[in-house]
Amino acid sequence: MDGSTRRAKIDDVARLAGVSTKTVSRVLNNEPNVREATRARVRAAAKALNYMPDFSARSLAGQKSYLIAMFYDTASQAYLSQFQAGALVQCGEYGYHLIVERCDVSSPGAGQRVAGIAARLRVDGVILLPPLSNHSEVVQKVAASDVPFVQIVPADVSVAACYLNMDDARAADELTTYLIGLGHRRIGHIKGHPAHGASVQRYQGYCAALARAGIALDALLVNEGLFDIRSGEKAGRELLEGAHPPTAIFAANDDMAAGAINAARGLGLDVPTDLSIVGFDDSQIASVTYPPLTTVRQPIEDMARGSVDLLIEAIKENGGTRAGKPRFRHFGFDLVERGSAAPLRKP
Amino acid sequence: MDGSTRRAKIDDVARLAGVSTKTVSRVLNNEPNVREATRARVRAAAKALNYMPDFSARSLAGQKSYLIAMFYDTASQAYLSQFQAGALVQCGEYGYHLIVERCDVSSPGAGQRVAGIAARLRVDGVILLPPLSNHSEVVQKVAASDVPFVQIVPADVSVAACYLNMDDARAADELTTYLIGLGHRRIGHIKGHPAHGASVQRYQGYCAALARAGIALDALLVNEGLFDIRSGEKAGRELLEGAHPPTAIFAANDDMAAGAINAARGLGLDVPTDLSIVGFDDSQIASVTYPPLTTVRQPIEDMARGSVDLLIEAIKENGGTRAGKPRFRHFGFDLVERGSAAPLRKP
DNA sequence: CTGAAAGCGCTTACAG
DNA sequence: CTGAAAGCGCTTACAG
Repeated sequence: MDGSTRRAKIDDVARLAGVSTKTVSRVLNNEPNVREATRARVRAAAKALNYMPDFSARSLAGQKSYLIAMFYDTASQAYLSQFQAGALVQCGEYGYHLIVERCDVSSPGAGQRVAGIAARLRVDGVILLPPLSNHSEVVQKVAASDVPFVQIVPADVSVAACYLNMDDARAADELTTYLIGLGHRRIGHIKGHPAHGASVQRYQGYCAALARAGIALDALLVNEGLFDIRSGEKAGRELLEGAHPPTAIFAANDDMAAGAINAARGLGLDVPTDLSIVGFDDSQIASVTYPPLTTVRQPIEDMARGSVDLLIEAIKENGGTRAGKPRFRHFGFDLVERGSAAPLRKP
Repeated sequence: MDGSTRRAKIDDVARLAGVSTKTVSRVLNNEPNVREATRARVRAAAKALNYMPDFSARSLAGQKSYLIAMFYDTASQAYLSQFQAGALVQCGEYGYHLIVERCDVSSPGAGQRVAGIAARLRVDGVILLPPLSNHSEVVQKVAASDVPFVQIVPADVSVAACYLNMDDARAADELTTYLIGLGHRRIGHIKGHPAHGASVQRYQGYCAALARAGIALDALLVNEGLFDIRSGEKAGRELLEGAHPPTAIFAANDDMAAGAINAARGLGLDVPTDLSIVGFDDSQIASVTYPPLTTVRQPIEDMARGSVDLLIEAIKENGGTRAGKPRFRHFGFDLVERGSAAPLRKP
């Protein structure tokens, strides 16, 4: 006895509208073959009863759950919350709901876990964020389970039905070229998390820019990070404590660039006078460091929305099975100049 | 024909184990009254068939969906991703899954929307993040819908069945007292988002500390922000451009404190020499600003885990209805000294 | 254009 | 300790 009347079900709507439940179902799912008058009557009845279809029942009986699962592992706070915001907006557009799952790819059986969760939950689609989008076991198991899925910035698109990428290599190239344009020749690079496809692409862009400018790649100027502040600080310090330190550093994301700024400050170096540092992402942190970061803006929210679009298209077109034409979406970028990079100081 | 054999269902397990489906159900749900031998046989059969119970069926037939919905609106990137991380860990412990929803509280009907989603999805529990935890219509509708829910740091706990709080007032008091201890008397405050209970509590702590020290509250030293960097920068600049600017500023979170640092720099002030600034949260940004922020560490991940614990307890105890003894959990804090606050410079 | 029946894969009383 | 039947609230063929 909670005071509220019992929740209306489809039979109640059918009774009130004087039709069969099947007709109610047709109206609610916008199926054809219902007279307009009947349709209106059903809608009115549903409204009068404040009818809300039950997801479990719909999911069990039909082939749509209106559920999308988003799997992630490591993801910077900025990336996760921006991506999730975009995904939620677009899920809302289509009446979908978003289940989030964190999956440790370093522990075995990740593929089974991801595919198992997707199957048990009957989700209509799966979003794989990096590094899961790039984890072959995960991708294969999910692909085998026959649920539509979209890979976010995968390094390898051989299994992909849907994927989404950004011109990471070109953006990294442009950023590096920008540093070269400022006169720098000893340009260090802090690579991103090795499991992320973007890390590889950004590194390649860096190499390409150096090559074009006729600057030999110096392995001592390349270090590895994990996309977080602390690893950026450590990698930056190591680079700067080397025998022939760089005059500029390109960190594969803003968090690591922020860490590198801290490292430089710890060594008594002024940024950008003594050392130029650039990042990648244009996340919030980029405007808070001192000096604020010159970086590349990546349209994370748009990418998230695009990934849901892709999934919905795939779901609609092939009625829930993965087979179907491959789809992808490509996103651009912008170079954002702030204060963390400056012309090479003449010695 | 996807190559994989059709997914096993409970009947398959029952047949292979030579028992009824009811017995399988009992074993899988760890119910009593099954002989150990039978139990083992069922477990073996389930394993052999790689049986995975279907959430929709279980949810429709029974009273548990193993789904928890987390609703949020504005939330800093740091807060969201930390809270979500904690919630996911604890959901995993109990075999639960997390649905995330963003709900704009400024648009009407928020309560209906939240309660409606919870009902349609048949979630077993609801987590209300601020400012939703503090929105009376939302709280009332959710309470009326009879689903267990937990409010995170609500300002008002009159309707609360479960809630969780932190000593925001005491932490703010301690932080302000710390600034007073450094010799500051003109201490500004940038309030947080007005819809968040924490904003009020932190302001009260600030007031209490001033009162205890015999410092009159100066309304011109109090400004409002929205918990984001930009609003902190704006509020900070306004404070500093006043006729009698503060010598120290307590911003109600780190993002706003970072903004205030930018504002100070824009006005040519050195932090902490000319101006001390402290934040709240100890988020990542606190170690990246220059100087790094003196702040208060809030155990966001622990709080998230605690909120799931509370929910699970409520679900277990009263079989899915909200009624039952109220529960709450209280969390502590730590003052974290970094470089953004310094003794008042003698003029 | 509309409906009666069966079924999705589980759990719930109830009976023994 | 175990099971046969009914039912959760929808959608799916199928029939008209």
